[in-house]
Amino acid sequence: MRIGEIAALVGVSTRAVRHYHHLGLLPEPVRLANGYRDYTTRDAVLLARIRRLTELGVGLDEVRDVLAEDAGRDLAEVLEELDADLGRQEARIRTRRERLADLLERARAGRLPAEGPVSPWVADLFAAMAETSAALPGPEPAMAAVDREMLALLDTVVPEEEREAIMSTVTHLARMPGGMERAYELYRRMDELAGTPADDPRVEELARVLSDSLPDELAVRIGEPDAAEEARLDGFLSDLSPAQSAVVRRALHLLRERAR
Amino acid sequence: MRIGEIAALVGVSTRAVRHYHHLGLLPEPVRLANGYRDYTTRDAVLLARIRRLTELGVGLDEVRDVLAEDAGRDLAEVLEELDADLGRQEARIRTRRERLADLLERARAGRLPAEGPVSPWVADLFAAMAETSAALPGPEPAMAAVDREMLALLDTVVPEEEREAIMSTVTHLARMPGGMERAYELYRRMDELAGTPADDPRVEELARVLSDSLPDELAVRIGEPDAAEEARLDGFLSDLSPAQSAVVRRALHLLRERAR
DNA sequence: TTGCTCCTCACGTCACGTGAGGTGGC
DNA sequence: TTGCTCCTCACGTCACGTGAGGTGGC
Repeated sequence: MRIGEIAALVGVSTRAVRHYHHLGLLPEPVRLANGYRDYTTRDAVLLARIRRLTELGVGLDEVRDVLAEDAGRDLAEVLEELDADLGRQEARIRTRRERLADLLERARAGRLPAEGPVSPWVADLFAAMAETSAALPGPEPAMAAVDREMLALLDTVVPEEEREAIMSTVTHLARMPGGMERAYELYRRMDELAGTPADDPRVEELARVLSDSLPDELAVRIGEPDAAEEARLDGFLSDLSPAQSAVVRRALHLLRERAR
Repeated sequence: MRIGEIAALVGVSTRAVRHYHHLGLLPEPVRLANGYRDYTTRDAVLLARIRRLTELGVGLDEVRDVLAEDAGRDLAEVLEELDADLGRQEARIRTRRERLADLLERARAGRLPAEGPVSPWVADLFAAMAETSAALPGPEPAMAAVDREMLALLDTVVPEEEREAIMSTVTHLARMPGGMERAYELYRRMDELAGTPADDPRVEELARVLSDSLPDELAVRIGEPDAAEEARLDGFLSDLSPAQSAVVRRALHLLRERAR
């Protein structure tokens, strides 16, 4: 048999057959006068065995171990391991598909956030923001989009254990009667500080409104910042105007006072 | 922020961050005096978005498309395609695990055939052979192992549609009362022809016994062989002694006569 | 000096797919 | 001559992991 025949017979590509030669899984057969490989039925039997193994998902290294047989790893052991591995893969795929199902449902409702895929909590929050914004006159305040970006970042950054606690706090806040409207009023007033210096007289009052609107739980969560957190806060605030960043700093200060 | 900080913050490796720079997904930030990259919060927001997408299984090429946004592929489209792809992957894994479950059960019962994983029908057949052989005195005839190899090869070679028909024929044969014992008697008598020439007087009788033991369905299935099949038969028979291969040829001839 | 973080190449992973460039028998 | 099969390199796939060899601030 030539390579095309044995490959077609067993149902693999000729390239695969050559690959198995290269790895030493299948011995090189004798050559015809023209250099063509000449296979026997024994080769087909072996090649078929290799195919049955690879079809199950056994890697070629393990195929080699199983074929060698005499030493260490036997087939049962390899299959056991493989099944465990496929189990993990299946679980991962299922988790992804659950997340995808949620996102696809939102996409079909035309409510996929521009910030990309986020957790269901945050996606709900963004949807509520979109509704509120649509009901208000004029374009959406720039601060609203900035806030969404920070929430999306938080959503990714906060470790699994803490995420739900933080997000449920934020969500609860957003669902309070008039909560969203107050938030948008705050965004609007922050926007007014876009070009102003840090000593703008409106800073103090806005900081008070902001800190008052945040719940006690959040006040408790905020400890004294370490150097790295301080640097990150600086980085974040550098996107804002002097007056805007003054509002945030002052509000954080008031929050910490409340926590005592 | 330096690269180690942004990577830890967002939860990816520093190598991944550099990789995203290389692919142009994440812009290269400015450098500090010592050549270190200096990241902003905006970079973290983008990097977090990339991470959320890749965690879903979106490829980096699609991430680029989604981030570009203006043109062609939007997120919903990509997610839809991804879900379909994951669905196919999940189905494939499930099929594999079903096969694995069958094999693992056999392995735990100590009945994994040495020929490697085979279909349930063939595995049952091999198990029946093992039982019969164990009940008979002396070592197993060499012909039995040769026959198993050919059955395993057939199992892989025959296309899905025909496989079940053929295998159920063979299985039915094996389950007839005394069928296995007759098969082993045949193997034993074939072994006796190991070193003998084609004109051995026992050839004719054995060929008759062999062809008589095969069912009519099989006789009908066997047509006139084409050149390729003839060549493969030659290849297979070259493993046997002259007398043994004469038995097989003669039995095939008798089978074809019966089919008319 | 030691330890940590950063830098830039560049090879390795896994099971082949896919040309590239050439030969041999109908 | 054309078409088919075969031959041997050798690069590409995918998302980084992993050294290698070197620098800069504590």
